[in-house]
Amino acid sequence: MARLSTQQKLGKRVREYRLAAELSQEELGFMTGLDRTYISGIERGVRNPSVKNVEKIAKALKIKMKELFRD
Amino acid sequence: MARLSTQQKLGKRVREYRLAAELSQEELGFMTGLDRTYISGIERGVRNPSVKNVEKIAKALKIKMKELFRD
DNA sequence: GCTCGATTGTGACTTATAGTCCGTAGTCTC
DNA sequence: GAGACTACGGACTATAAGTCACAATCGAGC
Repeated sequence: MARLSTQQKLGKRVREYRLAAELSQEELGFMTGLDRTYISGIERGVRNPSVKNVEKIAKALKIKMKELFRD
Repeated sequence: MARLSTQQKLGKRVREYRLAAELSQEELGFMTGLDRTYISGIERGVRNPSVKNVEKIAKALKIKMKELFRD
């Protein structure tokens, strides 16, 4: 299958860390101040979030930004 | 002085790598398809770029995304 | 000192898209 | 079949993307 885009890889990472933290999309949405459907879009790789919003997610998941961008 | 924001740290990293590659903002702008003044805004930390645009910059600078987000 | 060329900073602005808010439908598990 | 969760769509608002004109800065050379 085709190589994953950066957005798709980011989405996978977010989902991995969110599930590891045992959070629902709605809970993560509440913690970050972002909409639940938006979190869903990021995880599916169809959204192109800004750095600030990626940062909010990283903070909520208690990880560093770079963790969300590793290969 | 106050702690740097994530945007400001990102800007510093971009500038560091750009200068290391001996590129002007205009040259980097051309390579990424982004406007010179937009690159300037990112480096100064006043822009909040999307993941896609950060990716363009990383590619032009021949580095990984996570390099731009390390501490 | 001054000029010039190259580079970068900055405010203002329009257009594109990020992000929200409402809903419906589908998949689980109990 | 009720409850929790998620995918997805449409319509709307907030903000990033992208461009421009001009000011400012910095060296090199005169």
